[in-house]
Amino acid sequence: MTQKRTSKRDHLVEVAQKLFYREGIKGTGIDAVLEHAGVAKRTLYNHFKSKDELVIATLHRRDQEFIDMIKAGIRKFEPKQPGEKRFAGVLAFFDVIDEWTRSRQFSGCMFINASAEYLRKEDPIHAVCALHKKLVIQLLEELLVPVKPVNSRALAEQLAILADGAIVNAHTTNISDAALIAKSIAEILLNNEESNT
Amino acid sequence: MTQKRTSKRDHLVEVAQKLFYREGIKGTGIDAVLEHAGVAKRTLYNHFKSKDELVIATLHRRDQEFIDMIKAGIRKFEPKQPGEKRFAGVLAFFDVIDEWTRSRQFSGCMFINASAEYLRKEDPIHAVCALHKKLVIQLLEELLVPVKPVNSRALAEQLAILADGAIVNAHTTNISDAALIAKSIAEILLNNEESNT
DNA sequence: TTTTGTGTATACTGATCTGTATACAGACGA
DNA sequence: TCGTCTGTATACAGATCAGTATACACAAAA
Repeated sequence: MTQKRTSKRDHLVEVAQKLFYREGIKGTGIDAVLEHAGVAKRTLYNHFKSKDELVIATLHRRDQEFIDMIKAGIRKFEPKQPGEKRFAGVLAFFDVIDEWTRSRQFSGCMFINASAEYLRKEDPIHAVCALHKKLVIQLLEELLVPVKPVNSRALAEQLAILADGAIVNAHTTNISDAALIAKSIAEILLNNEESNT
Repeated sequence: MTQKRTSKRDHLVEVAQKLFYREGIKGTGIDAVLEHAGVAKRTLYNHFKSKDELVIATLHRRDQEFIDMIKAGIRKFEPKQPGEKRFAGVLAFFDVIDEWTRSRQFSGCMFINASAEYLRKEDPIHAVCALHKKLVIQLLEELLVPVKPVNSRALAEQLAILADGAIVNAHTTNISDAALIAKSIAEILLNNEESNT
């Protein structure tokens, strides 16, 4: 019952997330979500009071999914990094991005895309995207712990800029190895950091 | 007459561009464009056979406007760059991006935003965005001529990734100095290039 | 057994969307 | 002066949008 309830809700969020990512948020009508989910309209509006609320739920779900993907990917790629072991975590991060951008379903970063559809910074949807980016920077800072950089926040921000640049370029242009380019720059930054200590 | 004709057309494109950038493309109805332009609907559809065609016209206009902004900005910022004079052009480029991202009307890169609304690579609108990014890379390559890099195309792509990362971060997050961070990384890349020659 | 919660199905509202149709006005060139 | 071009104004078609209303089904719990 309560189980059923959350399962319906989760199912809606899961389906909506997929559609929003593939077709865009404004490009996906509520009816399309209902059809793909096999759920009645009333049910959706029992769980969410508006489309925007559903959108925010999908973004939170994607946030968790993305973090999980990164962490799992790092466990996979970290051991394969040559060179300095303290850099392996960060470098593996870019391998994950690389693998992701090459995947068949890749359509850019869902948060960058959502920000582009909801442009105003005051928009709650835009705010969720900003929050996600903050969390990614935090994750990068954790990966930087073994590196012991002078200013780990600043370095994490640099890496975040590299990652976003790679993701955007992989999506809009045909530069398929954007993430590896970003990785090579990250390597330079890490080595530069090294020389400062 | 022919003059009047092109002036109506240009006026429509100018108004539409402003609205598309501020409110998003799918967030802007044809009627809003007509109202702001003070033009009859029939006139619009005499010049453009669909909204998509109008969108593409605005993107081409923005493409030119952007290139002009960059070139004018470089003329302004290039003389102010300290250090190696051969790097001044590229570094000035990032100062222009910095000034732009801080401007009041800044709402991200219109092409990244459009790509996010028209996600499929086969979409003509998406294709125009890809073309724009290619032109920016070409511009960066020109700026790299005095640097005489080993592989100017590769370096230009690195710089493009930095620029896009800065633009995206300035828009979605609250990292207001993203462009200056990107600039500092660019400086490292230029110096690294130097040590290879 | 009756109430309550959660669901389905379907029709509807009212707004908005892109694009077309119709009728008319003014300017310019032949 | 007569067409042609370019524009305006307005109404409309037909689709789709988010969200509501209504009526009903089923299951579990009191």
